[in-house]
Amino acid sequence: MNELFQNIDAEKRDRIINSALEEFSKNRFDKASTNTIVKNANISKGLLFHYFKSKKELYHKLEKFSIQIVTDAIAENLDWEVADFFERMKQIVLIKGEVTFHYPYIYDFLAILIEERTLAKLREGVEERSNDLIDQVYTHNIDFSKFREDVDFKIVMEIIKWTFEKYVERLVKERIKFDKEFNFKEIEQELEQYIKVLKKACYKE
Amino acid sequence: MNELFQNIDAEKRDRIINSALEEFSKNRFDKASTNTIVKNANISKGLLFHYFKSKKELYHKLEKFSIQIVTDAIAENLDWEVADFFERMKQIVLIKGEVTFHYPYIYDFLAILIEERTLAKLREGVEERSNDLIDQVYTHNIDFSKFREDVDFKIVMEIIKWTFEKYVERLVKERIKFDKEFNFKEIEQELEQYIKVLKKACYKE
DNA sequence: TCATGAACCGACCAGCGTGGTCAATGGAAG
DNA sequence: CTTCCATTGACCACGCTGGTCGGTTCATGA
Repeated sequence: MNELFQNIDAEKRDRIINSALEEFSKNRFDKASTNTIVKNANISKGLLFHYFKSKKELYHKLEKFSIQIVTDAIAENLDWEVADFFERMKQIVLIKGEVTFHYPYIYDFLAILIEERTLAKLREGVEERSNDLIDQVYTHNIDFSKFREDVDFKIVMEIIKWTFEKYVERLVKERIKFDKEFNFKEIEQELEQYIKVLKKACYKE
Repeated sequence: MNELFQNIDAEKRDRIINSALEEFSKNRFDKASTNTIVKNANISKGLLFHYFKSKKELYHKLEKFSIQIVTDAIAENLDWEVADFFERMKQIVLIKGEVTFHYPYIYDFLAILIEERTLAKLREGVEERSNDLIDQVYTHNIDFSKFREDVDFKIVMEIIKWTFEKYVERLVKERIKFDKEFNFKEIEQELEQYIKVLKKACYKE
């Protein structure tokens, strides 16, 4: 992530990253407090500014880091050969779970980044080309012929994506609130149940 | 809402309420700025503190007001005779739309209130009895016998509720971002499409 | 043994934004 | 004319801000 970070104790490094991700997720840049970050990370003010020369640099480094982490997780764990859409969704959710396990606020932070950039593009009048990787993840090599044709495909896709988004949201919230460990076996079983219901609505008989 | 508000111009009153709801939705109490509120409401600092004796009182009055508005909207517009679950959901979404049209940030604000109270209860060890009215809205007089029995009911309900929550979320975001008017005829038609898909998954053939 | 330099601390700073005040103004009603 | 209240915005004391810096601790390696 940062040359200054290479020799640091990994546990402390993650404490700093997570504390910063949390603060920047809960407050926009201006209102996010470096004091709060160091307090929650249990380090001194000096140390934070020893690693990052300013609040702005910390933010930018966090951007890069977060994108890198998610990209890597996908590269390492997504099986692009799988053609069944729901199987793909299951993989995506499990990857999200794995990443969230280490960095609970990383997706909140990324969501803010994406929104900011979308707004910036809108203001400049640039048309929105949504992130290529995200598109790919949901579509590349997927066999869409299994979907029924008597309903609007766009709507079917929304229902599916929304369901899994909300499911992950709940997972993350439970993790943060109750410090609940992830039981990936259990999660996979639960996912199967959602998929069973959704398939009835979305796939041909 | 407030005895001081009784003689005020309704348009100005709503400007103040909406500005405050927005600020308190985007920032927790401490970080919410009364300066920002008056700036966006286009009134002077003095006027805000003429109507509300402190930031805290403003917050409390907003609480009462928001709950009142939503309760009233339900009381006036929900048809408790309707027994079909999806018909009920449609009504709820349309009511939310109507309320959001006037107060775009009211549900965000209420969501924070509910979360705060849930957390407070958790800390005190009180078991969570979720809001009676909300329970009623989703269950009272509903004919649940139409639902299929070969899938987990809890999961089916989640998918339905999540879908409509996300749908409203999108509606509100579009309204705020593009100042898009609501076309209730159009919304109703769209809802029908979602319902058509969901029924396949949830109702007996 | 000592030297080097990085990791780390926390008191400290100038400045800005805070919630809240208040004397003054405007304008409507009687 | 008086009364009254909505409304203004300059003003204030103060707390928190991002960032600095002189200092200590500690590991390494010669």
